[in-house]
Amino acid sequence: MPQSCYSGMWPEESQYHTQYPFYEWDEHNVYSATTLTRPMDEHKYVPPHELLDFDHHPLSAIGKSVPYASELVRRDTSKPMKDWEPEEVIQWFCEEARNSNVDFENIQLPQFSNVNGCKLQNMTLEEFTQKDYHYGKFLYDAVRRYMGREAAFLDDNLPPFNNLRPKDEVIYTDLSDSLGKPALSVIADNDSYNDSDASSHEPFETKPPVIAAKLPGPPGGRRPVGRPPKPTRTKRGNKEKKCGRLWEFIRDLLLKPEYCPSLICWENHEEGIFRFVRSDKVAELWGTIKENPKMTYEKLSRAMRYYYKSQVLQPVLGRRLVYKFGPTARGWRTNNPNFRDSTK
DNA sequence: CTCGGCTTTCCTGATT
DNA sequence: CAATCAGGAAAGCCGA
Repeated sequence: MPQSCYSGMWPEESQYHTQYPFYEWDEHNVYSATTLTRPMDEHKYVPPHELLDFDHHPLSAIGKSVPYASELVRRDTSKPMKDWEPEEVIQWFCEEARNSNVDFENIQLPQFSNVNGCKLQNMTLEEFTQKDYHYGKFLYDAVRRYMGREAAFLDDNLPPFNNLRPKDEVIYTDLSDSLGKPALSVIADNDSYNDSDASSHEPFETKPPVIAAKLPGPPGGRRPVGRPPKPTRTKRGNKEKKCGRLWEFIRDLLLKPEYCPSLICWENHEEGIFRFVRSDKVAELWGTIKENPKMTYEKLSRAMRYYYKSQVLQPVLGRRLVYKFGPTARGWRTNNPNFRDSTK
């Protein structure tokens, strides 16, 4: 399931259920708050600065006052679109608008006040443009894209790791040279799923277990610092082909709807800020590519931090799991298929 | 073979 | 408390 880019925390006082204002359209077509009690897993609280710009909240756009920070509610991103309530549709519109650099204040949000997810999915392009002449097409396309991603992607219905080709077959291309073409397409693309070629690779899980070399260790009992030799050392003559660098792998994950935004997502595509959604899974993927089952996020993140020096990445202070592409990183500022409308 | 770039591994300490 | 972040240190891998 596609997930939001936002992580949120419940207020400290939340126990198992919480009460908070829930925004609904009433019979007078007024978007107002009613207090509902919901299990805490259903909706997640998120501070407004992570949800939407406080000064540019959708409620402001339709002449409503923006609720107090702690009252804002995060859209439940695991919910199928067909089950969305109208306010979730509105919120999602705003997220889509922001991701595409469209000012949602220009979108005719009130026109969609009674449109729930089910209705949204059944609306034709004409119906969209009737409601919003300028942005109807944009919204229609966004809905189609989302539906496509939903259909193609159920959580943990990720391309199985054993379908990831060993690193000698992963060839990264420079995206700046191949406009908008996801470099990771060699991974998990249709042709690598079902063909006989894919089966010719030893599934990752069935490889013989790596037996960790028991290192002698120093007198103190501590293991020596440094990288232990690979148990299965490659012969000099049998060189492995080049595999992409870590940041390129990360960049390419961000371009694949199979992984973005479920495993990693853009926080701000314009600025190149992204966040690990499932850091463990990303590390696992990286480990698969590097044929290193011991890869962890801890180790991956160390490598990420080394990029600060070379300006491939820049630190985002105070944000966990958040990084930003630096001036040396290339290819991320592309026509991202996850966010860009082809008509744009 | 050497060297440098890029990790990988481990660790300590701080922060969330 | 568990995760995560920040870096230092050291070693492996690999291409030039």
